[in-house]
Amino acid sequence: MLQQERYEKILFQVQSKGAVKVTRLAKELTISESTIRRDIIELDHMGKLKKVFGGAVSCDTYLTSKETDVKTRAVFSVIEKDSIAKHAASLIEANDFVFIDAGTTTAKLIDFLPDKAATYVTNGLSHALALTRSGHRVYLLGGKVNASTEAVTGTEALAALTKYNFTKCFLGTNAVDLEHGFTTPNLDEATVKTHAAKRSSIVYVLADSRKFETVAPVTFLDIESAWIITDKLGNEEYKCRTEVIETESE
Amino acid sequence: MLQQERYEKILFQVQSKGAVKVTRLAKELTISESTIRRDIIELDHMGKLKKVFGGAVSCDTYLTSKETDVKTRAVFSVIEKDSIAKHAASLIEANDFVFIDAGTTTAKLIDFLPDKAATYVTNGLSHALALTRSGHRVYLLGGKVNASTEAVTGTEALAALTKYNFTKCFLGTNAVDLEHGFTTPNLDEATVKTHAAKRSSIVYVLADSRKFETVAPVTFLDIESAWIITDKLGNEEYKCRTEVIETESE
DNA sequence: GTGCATTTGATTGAAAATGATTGACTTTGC
DNA sequence: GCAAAGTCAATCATTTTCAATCAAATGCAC
Repeated sequence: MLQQERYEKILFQVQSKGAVKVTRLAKELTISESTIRRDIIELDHMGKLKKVFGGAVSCDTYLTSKETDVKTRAVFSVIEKDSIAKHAASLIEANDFVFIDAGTTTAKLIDFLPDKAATYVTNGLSHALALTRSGHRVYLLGGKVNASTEAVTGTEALAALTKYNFTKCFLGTNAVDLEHGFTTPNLDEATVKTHAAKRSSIVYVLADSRKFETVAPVTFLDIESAWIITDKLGNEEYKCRTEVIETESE
Repeated sequence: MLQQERYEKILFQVQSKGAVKVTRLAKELTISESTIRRDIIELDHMGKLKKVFGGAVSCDTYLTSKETDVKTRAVFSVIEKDSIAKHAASLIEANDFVFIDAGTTTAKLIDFLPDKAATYVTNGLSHALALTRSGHRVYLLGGKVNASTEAVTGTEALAALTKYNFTKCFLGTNAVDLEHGFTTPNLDEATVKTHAAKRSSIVYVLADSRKFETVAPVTFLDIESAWIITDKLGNEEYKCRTEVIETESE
């Protein structure tokens, strides 16, 4: 099996489950633990996952442990995500009817939402909780709760979506690529994203710069179907549909 | 299980319930108490929770409780009165299709749910999260999220309910009275309770002994329409419809 | 084919994490 | 107050995981 293939499979596991063990990966991919370890080290250096004793966890779920208040913390991703979320939040206006996708990137958005009289719809359980607690008007999609993503998906959720017509829609993504568009590892989630986008006047996809030029298993939108909100632009070809945030340091 | 995964599970328990016991965590995660203790110490150092005698409490709980309580009582007062929840959970059988009402009383129920292949429907956001995280199949009612109760209510929720036919239904209540039946302060919540009860073969209401002989503004069920699960019985007249739990100190 | 670089798998001693035990300590109930 | 029950930190033996190392396998140029 090619190195690249392994990387993708490992990342897929990490993304969908949140955490994986070295031993399990070795067994499942019938590859020696040595190799799995080397792969994890490499992926950690690339910032695609976080290596921990016994395996790896996704960057998103990783509790910023010991180095939380130490200044050595790798703040880059945090700051990037914050500034992306901040910008996205600033796009919301009074009386907007906004869909907020489940996922960690969009979760940050909630911290920066303006106090304007907007109404929010989401399929993320924790998002709904956060929105409610910060005093916003919230509607939740009903239906089956996906165990790994803690989001409502499936036919019921899609049916619920057809009742709404959003002015704006904010989606997260796992990968962005000119050819494959916006992609994510989970089919159910992808379908919800697609349908939400279809029912929204304006669609924004939040993607930090590391998501570019990568591909995940399922495409949920073409590259032209949404505005990208990102921190910096590697490839100029995305330019026409992208809002780039100046990475203010601090 | 990876260390990080344990940290997350412990933190989730602490945050959703306010407090946890070392012994309970050890049993639930099938991990030795030694390890749980070490985890709690570590999480305390990180500032993610507050270690106390017997377990851990969330930082919020720690700050809001009286100083005298903080040392130990917080854990036990929060945790020790769940015999009602425990009994209720034991009533659930394989293939049951169960509605779990929002509210703090029913939240405890989730900790004791058997691993049987039951399916759960709830209108409580935190309930849905807890159910999902403990590995159960969960459906969530869709619709408007009530800010104060963090539950889904309103016409959409009622409409969603009509799709389901439950084998069992567990409701919380604010007050129980022979004449006024089961009552609660919130009309929207009451309506959801009524409709859920209507669509269930068996209806259980969870009520600790202090709720008896009190009345709240809105009646959601007659006293004869449900089984009461309670810890002790003041008035014998309730007897025919009540399951009393012996307060075992496990 | 040979020669050289890269990748992979196996081994190994060290490091880390875990679970059980024990005596000391804390709380509770009487 | 006392005794019983529950909980704790410290310690030790065991298991698991790690990084480093080396040899075999693979790929590639010639």
